[in-house]
Amino acid sequence: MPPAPTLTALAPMEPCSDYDVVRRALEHLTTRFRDQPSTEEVAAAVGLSPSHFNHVFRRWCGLSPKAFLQAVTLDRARGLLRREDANLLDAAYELGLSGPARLHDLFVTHEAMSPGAFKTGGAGLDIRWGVAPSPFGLAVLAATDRGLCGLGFADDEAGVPDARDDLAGRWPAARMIRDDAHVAPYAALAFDPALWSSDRPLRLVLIGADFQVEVWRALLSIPLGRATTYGRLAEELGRPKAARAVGAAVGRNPISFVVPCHRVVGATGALTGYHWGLTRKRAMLGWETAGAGG
DNA sequence: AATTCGGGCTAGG
DNA sequence: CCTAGCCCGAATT
Repeated sequence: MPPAPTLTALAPMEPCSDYDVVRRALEHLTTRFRDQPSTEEVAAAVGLSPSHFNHVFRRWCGLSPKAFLQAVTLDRARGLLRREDANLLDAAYELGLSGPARLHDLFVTHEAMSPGAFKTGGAGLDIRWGVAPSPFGLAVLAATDRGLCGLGFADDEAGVPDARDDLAGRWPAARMIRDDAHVAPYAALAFDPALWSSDRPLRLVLIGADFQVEVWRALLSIPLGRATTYGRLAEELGRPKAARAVGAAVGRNPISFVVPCHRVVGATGALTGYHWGLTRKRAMLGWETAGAGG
């Protein structure tokens, strides 16, 4: 029996501590965006010198804070909502795997849970869960023997129980087993899409009602660095009037980030909401657009 | 621009 | 049944 992994082992890793700075900066900017705070003011607000703040930020997403802000400060994501994306579902399969905006999602395999297992709330199902650092705070991951079935977030260690309960509540009858080592490889793949390949697929298990799984599968076809709206998704699913229902289903996405629910915004470009916090959605969209060179 | 309002659809209790 | 939800568009300040 190996010793239980501890969170202190994660502390020295960069992504989490960087995200803490980024998160506080984004929160400050969001509440004060009307004042157009300068980079210096934001640095002061998070308790760092301007140059240190700049350095941490660049390490986090490769972009200066100022450039990053233009993308997400005002909670408008219009730049990601290109007209030619109007029918992403078709476009995704036509484009295949080539092109600058690589459709990494097609490397992900997914399968719906059998109806029986879903109806019983996961009775008889063993789910291993654990914590790993990520660019967006502490990631809380859950996996069955078929693949990754849950991914949530916590700002710090104190938030881990809530995130765990949030995931566990989706399969109330399943047995939850703490196993950080077991989920570590999933975390490594999930947050480094460059590693995704057909040789090493990231296996996903989507557990939900039919309509929800349909919506989550559709999310997988939204390319990195792009976005769509709840209404567009509804149309693609052949239910043009179901935008709100789509929103509800998107909000229940159990494998956040990997199933990119953060790439869905309101029809006006407003970010609307996010189950794991709007700040985190801002961070993800900015991080991705920066990485996509766009 | 920024709010308000009613219509709309689905999952879950 | 009922209610709530990561909505949307038009109408109204």
